[in-house]
Amino acid sequence: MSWTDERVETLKKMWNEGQSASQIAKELGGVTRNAVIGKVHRLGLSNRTGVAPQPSPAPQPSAASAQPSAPAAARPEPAPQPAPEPAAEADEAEDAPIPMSAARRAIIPAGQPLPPQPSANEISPEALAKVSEVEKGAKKLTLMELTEKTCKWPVGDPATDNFWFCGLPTQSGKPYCEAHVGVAFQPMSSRRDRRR
DNA sequence: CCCTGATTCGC
DNA sequence: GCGAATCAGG
Repeated sequence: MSWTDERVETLKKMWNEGQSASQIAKELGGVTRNAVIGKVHRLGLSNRTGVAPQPSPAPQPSAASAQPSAPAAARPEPAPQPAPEPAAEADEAEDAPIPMSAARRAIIPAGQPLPPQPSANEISPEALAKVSEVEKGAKKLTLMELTEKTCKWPVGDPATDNFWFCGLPTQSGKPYCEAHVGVAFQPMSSRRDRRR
């Protein structure tokens, strides 16, 4: 495969969207993430943000052999990550409205204990916010489309057709994506003093 | 171990 | 120009 105009276009688009090289490679097909990264560099868009500050004239001594053991220094300011922070502002108090809408109240088919929905009590508001945001950009996979590398967090009501799995890339061996891991594995707190 | 991007260098 | 191999983090 070669870098046709379209493919480069897709590459640029996805790269600027913040997609990872491997994802882009997967999307394009026929290339590895290395190829993507290599192309990205050749295109000069290694930095995903606007424009590269540039020109610190960094005279590179090209030593023929021998190992460069002196990292000269002067890195052009890296990574201002485009992190649109919806930032929850002055939100009053106590309710932690999980964007689950009317979902829960319906029957939850007690089929198999799928990933536990948090009872949304005292999960960190940040995590919740993150989750709701993530869900907007979720891949909305079906059950069969899940892999070991896709977030298996269920969203919506399984009893309706408005149900799907997050599907975003998991961070490691975890079943969920970063955001959902945050609410899935509650460190345990809050529930420890249940009176009985 | 999984992943990320960065660099090098033979092709 | 291309990208596999490698490097350097998380």
